[in-house]
Amino acid sequence: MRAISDAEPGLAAEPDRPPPAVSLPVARVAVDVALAHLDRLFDYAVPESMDAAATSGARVRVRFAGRLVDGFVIERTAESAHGGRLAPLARVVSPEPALSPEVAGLARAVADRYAGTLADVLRLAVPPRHARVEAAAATEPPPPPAPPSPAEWSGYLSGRAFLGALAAGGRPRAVWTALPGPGWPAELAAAVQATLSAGRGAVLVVPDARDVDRLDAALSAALGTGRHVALTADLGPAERYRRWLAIRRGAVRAVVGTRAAAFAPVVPLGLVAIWDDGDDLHAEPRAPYPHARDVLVLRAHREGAAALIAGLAQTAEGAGLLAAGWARPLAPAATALRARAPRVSPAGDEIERARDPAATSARLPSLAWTAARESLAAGAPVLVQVPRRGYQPSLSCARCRLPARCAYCAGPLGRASGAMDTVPACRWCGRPAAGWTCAGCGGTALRATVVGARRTAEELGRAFPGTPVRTSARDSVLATVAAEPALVVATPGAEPVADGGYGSVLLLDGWALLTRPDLRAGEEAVRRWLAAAALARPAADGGRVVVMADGGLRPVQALLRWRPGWHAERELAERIALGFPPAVRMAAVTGSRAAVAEVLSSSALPASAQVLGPVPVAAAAGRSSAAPLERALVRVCREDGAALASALHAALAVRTARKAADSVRVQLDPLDLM
DNA sequence: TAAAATGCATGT
DNA sequence: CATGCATTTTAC
Repeated sequence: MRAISDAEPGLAAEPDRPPPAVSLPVARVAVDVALAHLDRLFDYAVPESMDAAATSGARVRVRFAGRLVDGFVIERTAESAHGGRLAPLARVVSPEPALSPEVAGLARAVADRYAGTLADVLRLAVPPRHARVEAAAATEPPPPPAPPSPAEWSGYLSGRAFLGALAAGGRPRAVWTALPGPGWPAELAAAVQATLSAGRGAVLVVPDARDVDRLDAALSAALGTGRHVALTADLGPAERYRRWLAIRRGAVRAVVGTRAAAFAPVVPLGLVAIWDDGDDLHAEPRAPYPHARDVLVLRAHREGAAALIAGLAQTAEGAGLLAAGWARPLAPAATALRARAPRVSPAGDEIERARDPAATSARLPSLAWTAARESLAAGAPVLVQVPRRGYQPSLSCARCRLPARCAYCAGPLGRASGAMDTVPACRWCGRPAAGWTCAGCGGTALRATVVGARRTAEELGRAFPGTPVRTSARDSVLATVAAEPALVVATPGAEPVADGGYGSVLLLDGWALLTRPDLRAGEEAVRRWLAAAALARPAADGGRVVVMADGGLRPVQALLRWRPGWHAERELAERIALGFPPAVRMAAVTGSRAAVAEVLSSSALPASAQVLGPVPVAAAAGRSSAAPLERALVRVCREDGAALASALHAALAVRTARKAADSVRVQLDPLDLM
């Protein structure tokens, strides 16, 4: 090609660079690149033709290191701090301001909290665009405020005050332990209604799709249709984006959903709530692994919203928010609790009587057997909670059921792949435990502590001939059962709600839960027991709960006395004593031996940092062929949490800049720490 | 996956 | 030690 530009420099100057927009010609763009050293905004020139479309929050495509990548315009500015020449935006995908300033700020805060990148968090926070939906959905005016809600929550100390503060546009924050029974969805719906009546919106996050359905129904009953949406992963891209867009455009102000809904762009935000915050489904499995409770707490702070950390149980993290004065307790009044709670009895002491021929095939203690028989005779269904399959079978003393521990380091014993003929070994230090004897009773025989749901169902069917047996487990979950005699065998989290409540609830998984090699085992047991026990009728209507565990144990006490707050306080005290989250902030650094060592040594860790390990860890499924993994833990005091995250992020940035081959995973306060 | 920077061999 | 070509690095 001839050198036209040389001949006529003034006319053909910079053919690739269209004239910039007159006003605010610079777009600061968050590019969708998940490399730690590129975790910042990049400036692009806004061509005049894109001036109107390239609004803050708009999706764009830009040329970045040669390739075209997606991004969001974060802001428009008059000038750039970048020294070199700016490339122009390649394309404005859509002028829809998908990313609100609030969500952009929240995503940055979540990335900082978890030593992650903004791009990773934005992928969790903003659903993929669906062009047809975006074009079709008309912009509707925001709905009128909901009518004031009738006073509910009379069963809770300060319940009316909390609802009143919501209705007045205030920002009360509470850790709420709900009354047993089927009432909690309606009670949460009342909180949403109070929030809407003040002209603000609400975000409710629940663990799974079944709870979304329940809350969806309760919200429809309280608000009518059109004032709220439900967001779940299984909606499909079009419907998901349609509902999300209705929120973003302000047509809907209340949303219930699973963990991704914590980022739903509700404006103005008046209330965030998380139900059952101890459920591990609230922990996002994709980098940077944020927990929905943390996201909501951060959000309530940033946007001046009220907060409810809710559940039948209470977590140590919830107790921590109370201890810090961030939230206040919202607990059942004693009279309301007495009126609603079932009668709970332990049957741990008579485990051996399960060998009694009458009940032997089902391994039921006679107390449980009697309770079940009486409920069935009275025409009521009976819920039997059994351990979920897939637990690592851990070992305990066959005689006294004390967890089997390593003689050297007190770690939990287990057997490779559950085979009963191999010598058991310690899961922590790996030493074989040949010649094991029980520290409690001197017994020498071990037993695996888990029995699956199907086998239990078969055995129960034989123990109660003529009674229908129904199972509800992971792959086939029942939502409800009728008010008629039946044995309902369910794994934790899959318990159907019974019309009118269960006559009896039998908790058979006590030993399996409490003997798990997990410092969270007690908290988890209480959570699962309360969830099942809450489905029983009140004691006055004959509701009974029998738990197969020793009544002297603290988690069992919490159930017997129905005091989840008390248990969470003790749990928190223990975490403080042991130096575990939420008393401290912990980071897990996982990768090859060399990579972990490098990240640790190159990080400017805060002064309070204490490094534990590294120790070898089992490789995750799917990468078994790769180099063996090690994991180190870094523990700092809570005040140094932000400094810890930023130091680790900086160390990761050095590695990604160098294109280091083996990846390192950093997780803050992971659930599987313990 | 495009430009810029760097590396390297070659010829003077 | 310029020059041309290949390879590596940057990232607006």
